[in-house]
Amino acid sequence: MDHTKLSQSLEDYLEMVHMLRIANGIARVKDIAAALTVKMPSVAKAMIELKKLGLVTQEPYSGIELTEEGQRVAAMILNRHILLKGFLIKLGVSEAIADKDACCMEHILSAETLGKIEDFMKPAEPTPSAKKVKAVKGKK
Amino acid sequence: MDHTKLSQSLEDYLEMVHMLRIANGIARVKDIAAALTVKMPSVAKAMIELKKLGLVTQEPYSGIELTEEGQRVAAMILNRHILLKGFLIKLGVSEAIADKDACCMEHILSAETLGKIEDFMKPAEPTPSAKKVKAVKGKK
DNA sequence: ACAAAAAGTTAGTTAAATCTAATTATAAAA
DNA sequence: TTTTATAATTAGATTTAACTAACTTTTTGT
Repeated sequence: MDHTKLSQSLEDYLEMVHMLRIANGIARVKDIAAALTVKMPSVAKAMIELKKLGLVTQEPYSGIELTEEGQRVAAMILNRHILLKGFLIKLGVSEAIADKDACCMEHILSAETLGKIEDFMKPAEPTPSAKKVKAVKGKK
Repeated sequence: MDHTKLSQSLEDYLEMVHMLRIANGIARVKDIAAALTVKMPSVAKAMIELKKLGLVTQEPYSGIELTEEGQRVAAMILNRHILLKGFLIKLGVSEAIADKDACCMEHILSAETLGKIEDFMKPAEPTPSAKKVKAVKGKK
C-alpha cells in the first residue's frame, strides 16, 4: 500500500510538520525552517516533494496539513524517534543529546534493530539479555 | 591538530581503505568499489578528496596507502564500527544487520552516546542496565 | 613482444538538498 | 485604507556524491 521511500531529509520535514501540528495546531513554513535550522525556501521545496508524494496538502500561502497517509508515516517516524530517545536515555545519555542522536538514528536503522531495541525497552518480554536472564528466571 | 571533518561518504571510503589493507595488504580501487557497491569513478573522486585532505596517498594506477593521519582517523572510525556492531549483536541483532546498521551509526553518533555504549559493553563498570541486571546475576 | 583483458582515470551528466536574491501575497498598524 | 512588515514563493546558483561513456595505463596470455 505505501512503500513510500522517503529520503532522510524528507522524513525530517514530515516529522516536523507532525510535531508542530501537535505542539501549535498548525505547521507554518517559518516554524519548520526555524526548527530544522534551514531557510524557508528549503522548506518550500521539501513541501512540494511531500505534496507530490501525497503526504501533505497546503493552500497557497498558508499552513501545511497532513494527508491520512502522511499522518500515518509521520506517526511512525515520530514513534521511532520516541523509542530511540528513550533508549539512549536509558543508556545514560543526556536528554538533549539523546534527542539529537535519536533524530539521526530514526532514519537509518533496520526494522530488525528497531525491534530488538523495542524488546530491550520492555523488560517484561524476552529481552536481548535473555540468555543471561532466562537462566535465572523460569517464566511462561 | 586534526579536526578533519569528513562527510559520511568520505569516512566510509577511508574506513574501507583501512579494512582492505588489513584484509588483503592492499586497497585497490576495484575492491573498494565492490565493497561499497559503487562504481570505480566514484572511488577515484573520493580518493582525490582524501588526498587533498592529506589522509591517503597513491601512485597513479596503483593501490591506495594511508598517511599517518589517515591511519589514525581510519582506525578511529573502524573502532566505532566494531564497538557498535558488538553492541547491536549484544542486543540480539543478527550479524549481517548489525554490520550494516553499525556502518550507518558510526558516522552520526555523538561522543557522549558512543561513550555510554562503551560503558554498556564493559559490564565490569556500572552499566545503565545495572539496576535490573545486578538484581539477577551475582557474578564477579 | 604484442594483442586482449582488466584496472584506473577523466570528462561530463544527473539528482538531492541546501543557499541567496528577488518577487508576491497576507497580515498588521498607522 | 493605505502603508509597512511579515510570511511564502519562485528562480537560479552551489555542493556533494553518485552515474555513464570514453580514454589510458598496466597486466596477462599466447
